[in-house]
Amino acid sequence: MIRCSKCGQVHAITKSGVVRGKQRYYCKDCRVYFTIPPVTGIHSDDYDKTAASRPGHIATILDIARALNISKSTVSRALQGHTDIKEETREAVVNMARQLDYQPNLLAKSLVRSKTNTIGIIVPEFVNSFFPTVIIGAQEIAGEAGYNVLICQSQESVRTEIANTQALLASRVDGVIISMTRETSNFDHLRVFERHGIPIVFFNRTCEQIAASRVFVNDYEGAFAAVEHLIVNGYKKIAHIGGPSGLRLSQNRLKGYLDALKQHRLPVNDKWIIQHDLTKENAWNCAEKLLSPQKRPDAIFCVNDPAAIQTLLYAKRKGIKVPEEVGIVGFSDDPISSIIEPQLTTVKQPVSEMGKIAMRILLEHIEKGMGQYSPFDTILPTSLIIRQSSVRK
Amino acid sequence: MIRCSKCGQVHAITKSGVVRGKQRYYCKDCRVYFTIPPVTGIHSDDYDKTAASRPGHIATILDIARALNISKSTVSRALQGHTDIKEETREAVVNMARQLDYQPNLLAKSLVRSKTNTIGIIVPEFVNSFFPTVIIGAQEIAGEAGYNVLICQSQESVRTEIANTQALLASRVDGVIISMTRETSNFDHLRVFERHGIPIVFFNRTCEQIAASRVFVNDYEGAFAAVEHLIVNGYKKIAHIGGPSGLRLSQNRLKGYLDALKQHRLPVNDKWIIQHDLTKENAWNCAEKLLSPQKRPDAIFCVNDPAAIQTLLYAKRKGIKVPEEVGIVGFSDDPISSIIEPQLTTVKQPVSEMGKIAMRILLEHIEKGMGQYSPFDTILPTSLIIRQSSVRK
DNA sequence: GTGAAAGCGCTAACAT
DNA sequence: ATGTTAGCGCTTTCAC
Repeated sequence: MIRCSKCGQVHAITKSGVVRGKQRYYCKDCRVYFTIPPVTGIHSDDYDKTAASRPGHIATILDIARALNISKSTVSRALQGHTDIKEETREAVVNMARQLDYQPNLLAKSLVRSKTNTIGIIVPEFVNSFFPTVIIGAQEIAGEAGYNVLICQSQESVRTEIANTQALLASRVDGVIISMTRETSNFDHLRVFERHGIPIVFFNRTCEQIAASRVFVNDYEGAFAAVEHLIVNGYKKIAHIGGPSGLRLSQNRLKGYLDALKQHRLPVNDKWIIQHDLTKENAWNCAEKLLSPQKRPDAIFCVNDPAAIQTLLYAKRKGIKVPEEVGIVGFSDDPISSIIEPQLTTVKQPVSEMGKIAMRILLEHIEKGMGQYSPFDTILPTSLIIRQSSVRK
Repeated sequence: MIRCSKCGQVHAITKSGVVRGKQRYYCKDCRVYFTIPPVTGIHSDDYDKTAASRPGHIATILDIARALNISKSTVSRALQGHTDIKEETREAVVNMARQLDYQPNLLAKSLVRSKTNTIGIIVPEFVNSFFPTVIIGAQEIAGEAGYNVLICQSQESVRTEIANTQALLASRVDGVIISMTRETSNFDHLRVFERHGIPIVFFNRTCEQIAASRVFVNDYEGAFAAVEHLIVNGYKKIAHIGGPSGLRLSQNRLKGYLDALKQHRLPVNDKWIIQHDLTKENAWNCAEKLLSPQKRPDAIFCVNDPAAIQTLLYAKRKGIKVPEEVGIVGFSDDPISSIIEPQLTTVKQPVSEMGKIAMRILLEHIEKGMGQYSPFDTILPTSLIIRQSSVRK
């Protein structure tokens, strides 16, 4: 509350410019200009170093500036490597920064630049090795380009995925890389990124409804090759444990499976195509459902390796011989696949590469800026790794 | 109350210097500079939405305020659920927020609050399942408490670890959970957190030199039990593939190994204690070194499961029968351990629990504030999972 | 080559 | 119950 220096009143006070760094006030009643005298006699010039070195304080450019008796702007410019700063000044600043343990406040920088240099990544889980491996690849590229990565797990829940998108928006990430949950069928929550000009790149579990770049493997060909391989090895009654029908990946792997059967004039048996929700437990149940009946298939093509591994374990548990009685092929080349016995035949995909490529594309989009790029698909090749689970001796 | 000379609005006005003794103002909406004219002009109440709805713009509280013709503060308070806000106003604000797709800018909030509600986690890698599992646990607890998590991989490199600490500091995380690299022996880079009052909690690979809380398992007992189990099962020439000597964990597991041998009056053979750098390749080499000579051990206790798995694979490759010719025990209960054949006997540790506990302790420390808490250790129990790799039929 | 000042979006102390 | 103001730490005109 400001009082007039003459009449002591508060009601007729307005601000009136600034003199020597102090706010000047004007009392309309008294027609008098005045400033607020400092409470203590100490002039603000003598900078109290204790303030900056109080426990926990992280030095700011202001601390550096005061210590060197120069301005914030100069410090800022020196630290950024601005060209028109005297070499001598720059050195002094850099040294003082080191001395004061200065660490730039990215929050402030990001706020003023409207750029966080942070990429959000949303993955359904990281229990299995697939997503961690993608993240490692993505993080490598991001790091090289000076970007940080904010990792979110949706835990295969759309609710969590929505919360993740909000968290990323609130953190003002510059871009997003996402592989959706198995249950995502409405994509409205992802449109906020579109609306705000934040580029998205989908990978693995992609989305047709949103105009964004996508990176995935040729699921159709991979599946086709896997099933054809089973056929060539003499399997005739081939079943399929498919993924959630909402995922493009499931649809394409299913299509590859069906086409391979058709092309080789093998019958398609609806009872032998079952849907798997991608949980470990359900994979076991699927295996049970397929392998229990008397009239059971002689081979199973699984939508991914975790499912194939559970199937293999189930068969072993039940004493069903693999590959003699039943052949099994998975998808992904999980590290476990080469360790389990019999070793699992699988469709290998370039996992870490997928993360790298997704990140490269995203950074490109960010660089170009909203509306200045066109989304595109990158389809990576797969290769069939033939091991023991699908080859009768 | 100052209104823009052009649009008549009050909310987009800021001061902009002084001209001829008059305060100059600036309207952000109209991008117009003006001073107060002697006569009050006409003002219009219709707020030009185009400014706020230009493509890419993320609504701020100012947009909400303008749309409702109230002040920023009221919006801020309404959004925070402040008690002394008229119910009607709050509803209007919340609705407008939804309508404008408002998402609070955490950068700004964190900047002003000096609190980011973000926890940094540094782990050496996440190729193996151990660290991802810890992170999942930690993230669960953090999420419940309204905290986000920033994950860094040091890739077992001190250089990267240092970069990680700087990144976390720059992001002004409220606390740090860390498991060090295998080569970290100087801890100066971690002291910045100490200096700035940012609490750290170590887990698994901990550090004595820094006063911070630590969470780890009883490595000594786990190792002792594992080796004793081998002895009880008739193994007499027991080797040890140990971890990097700098890690407390390696030391304690080694000590447990040695004490078990001593207690059972078995000889300690220096050639049978070799150090492993925790890479996959090196594990294989260690196995080779131990199992190649004529006079080879009849059992190996490995510092962790990845090493034990490589050892087992090596033995299989060389046709050395496990557990008949050589018994193997690991540490961690990696998912692969129950799948590989023969199944691996291992010392199980509560992995996800470790992450949860570390996070709970850290949040507690953060809550209490610098100097208001004392660091302490939490030692979790292990349990021996006896499988096939260590039991002769 | 350097400084002054505005402003990024928000909260909070202080006024009404 | 609501508005005004001053920062949080930084970058970036603009002025000299």
